[in-house]
This record gives sequence, structure tokens and C-alpha cells, in this order.
Amino acid sequence: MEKPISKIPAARYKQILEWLEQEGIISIQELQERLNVSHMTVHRDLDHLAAQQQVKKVRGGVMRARDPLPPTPQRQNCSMCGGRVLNRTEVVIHRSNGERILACCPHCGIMMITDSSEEVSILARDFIYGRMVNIFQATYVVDSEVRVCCVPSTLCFASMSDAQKFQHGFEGKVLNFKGVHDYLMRAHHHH
Amino acid sequence: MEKPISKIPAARYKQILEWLEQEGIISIQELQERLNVSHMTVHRDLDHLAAQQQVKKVRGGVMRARDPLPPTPQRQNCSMCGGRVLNRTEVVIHRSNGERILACCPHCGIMMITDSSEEVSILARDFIYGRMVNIFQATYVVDSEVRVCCVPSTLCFASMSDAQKFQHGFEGKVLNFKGVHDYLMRAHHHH
DNA sequence: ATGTTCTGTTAAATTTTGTTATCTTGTGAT
DNA sequence: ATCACAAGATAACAAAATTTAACAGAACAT
Repeated sequence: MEKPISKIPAARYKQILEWLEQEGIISIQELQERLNVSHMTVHRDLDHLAAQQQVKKVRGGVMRARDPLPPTPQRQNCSMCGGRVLNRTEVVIHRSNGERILACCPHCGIMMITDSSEEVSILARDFIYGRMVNIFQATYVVDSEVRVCCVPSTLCFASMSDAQKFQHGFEGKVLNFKGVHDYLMRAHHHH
Repeated sequence: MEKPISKIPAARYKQILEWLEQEGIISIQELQERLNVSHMTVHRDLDHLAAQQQVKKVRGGVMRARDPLPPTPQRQNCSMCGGRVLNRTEVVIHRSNGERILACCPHCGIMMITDSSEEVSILARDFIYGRMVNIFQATYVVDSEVRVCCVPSTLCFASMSDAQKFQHGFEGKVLNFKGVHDYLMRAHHHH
């Protein structure tokens, strides 16, 4: 018998996992030939990996333990605070590299913006009508009595008059993008 | 007989499911030829998959166990007006027969209630915080400047003070359930 | 050197497969 | 409707392939 790829079991484990990631399923025979070891060694390697749930043995071969891509496209969490993203307050950021990331509310969304400006578009949801608005053109009510997400509460409005009307009832400060940005930055430096 | 696609049963199972997803229904003969195995092996493979409800055997072939396209559990439309139900304004009605039906907004939700009262629970979503509230205990702002759904606009609030604050900014009338019900009924009889 | 771990060989035990025969179901003709 | 016939499904069994168990030698570490 020729020399095995490696006499080190751990190296074989790694190799097997790599092949499996690529091919999804491999027969025992195939492994026996590729690794140049006896079928018993292959079985023993696989038993080892299966014991740790790294692979799944099936008669005649091995499979990946889990599916390569989870079928549940679960909703992304806030990239800033990690919390759940409510539809009514979400901020959607499209990056130049095609990435689409979410922030849970304008508070996190605005805090996320850096000068590097690799964002293609940043949209926030109008708190009254639920429509998406360019984050730079929107008007905000900060620190109102309404706390739906992060503190200081930052709510987004497509029109300034809506923001002002909202403020009549629920207090807070009416600010444009720059105003909110500065306000939040100050707040985060004052702790 | 030539060599089968794979001697690994699990690989055949996977392959069959893939083909089935694509083609919907395949004959035993076809599978026998494609997989290069005897008809008994095909039957046994299908029995295996059928036992787990993954496919459905029919005379002469196999079918998918379930419909191919339920990944989009499309949202029910409003049972009153037939329009799209926005999450932010929805009303959920549970009937005593187990039915769960939706209304697009408190306007439609309240109009739907009859004296037969076969409803177990009726919940509306608070316009500010997005939480569900018992429709009879909620406070409403009717005919405000904010028109997100049906007219006359009817928005739901869990607390009366929120409704009043909202009214400060956006006008309208603050009413309890009975008030809204009567108001809407009058409006619908005056046309 | 000595004990432990890893490997390969061999021989059972188990599972899968193909063949053949038998049973069911569907089709069409009388 | 009844019958015969063909096509498909099931059952039984033997052959082939795969897995497991046991043991002895090799490789490794201390």
C-alpha cells in the first residue's frame, strides 16, 4: 500500500471535512482511495467526526452534518446594536459592495454612518406612513415621550410638518439629519 | 448493468428529491434508467422517502409530497374591503370556530363587528408602539390628517393620553370604541 | 524499554440489491 | 358487468456490498 496522505489522523479529519464541504457527500471507497488508508481507518475517522456531529454517516458514505445554507432566511439583526429590527422603525443601508444591512431605528442607523461613505443609499421608514425616506432628507423627533427602540428615542418623518405635529403631542426636539447626528454624537461622548 | 449514479442510498434519495422538485412527477421506469438500478431498488428508495412524507407514491411513479411553492405564506387580505393589510394598522379577529381573519385597519375592523358576536377576541395594533390592544378598550383618533388606510381615517391607541397627544399634532376626534362605531355607522348611512 | 494509540487484516454480522415469482390494479373487449 | 390481459407493485430469496468486531503488528510518546 502506498503512503497515506497523512499519517496524522487530525490532518485526515480536516481533509475529509474540506472535501465534504465541497462535494456534499462522499463514498467510503472514494475516501479509502484518496486517503490511501484501509476502509477500517476511514470508518474510524468518520466515527470520530460523527461523534462530534461534524459529519453524518450514511450507509456507503458520509454527508455533511448540516445543510450548507439554512432555508430560513431569518431577519437580520441590527448591525449596530444587535437587537431585533422592527419593521416600523427600520433603516436599510445599501453598501457599494452590494451588501444590504439593517439598523433597528434611526438612532442606530445614523450612528453607523462613517465618513468613509461606502453607502450607496440609506433609507429610513417614516414613523407615520411607513414609507421609506432618504435618511438625509428626513426630519426627526428626538427624545420624545415615545420610546419604541433605542434611547434617546429617534423617530423619522418624511415631512417636517409631520415631525412638528408629532412634537406638539409627544414633546421632543425636531431636528434635521445633521442635528440628530450631532445630538447623538454629543450624547455618546458625555457618558 | 452499468454502474449506478451512486451506490450510496442517501445520495439517490437526495437526487430523487432534487429531480422531483424540478419536475413534479417522475415515473418509476424513468428513475430506474436514470439511476441505473433495478425497479425494486427504486421502489425501496421511494418507500423510504414516502415513509418520511418526503414524496408521495402513485401508481407508476412518484410525486412531490407537498405543493412546490408555499415559501411565501402570502398575507391574507382585509376581509372587509379586500385591500392589503398593513402590519402597522392591522386588526386581528379570532372567531369561535377557530378562524383567524384580518382587517386592514380599525375602520374596517370595527365595521365588521355584528351583533351575532361570534368573535372570541378582536385585537388592533397600537399606532405608536405597535402592540396589540383589545379593540373595545382602545382609544381612537378619527378623521385626523393622517391617512394611512381607509377613510375616514381611524387610528388606534392603547392609551387615551397617547390618542390625545396625537390629536394635538394631527387633529381629528378622540373617541372610544362606541364613539367610533357610531361615527362610522352614521358616515356610512349618510352617503 | 514500555505502555498507549493507531492501522490493517480477517472474519462475522448486517444491510442492500437484483432476480424471480406472485399478487394487484387498470384497461379494453366481449 | 365480466373476463382476459398487460402493467405495475409486492414478496421471497440468494448474492453482493457494507459495516462491525476482534486481534495482532506498527507507530508513537514518555
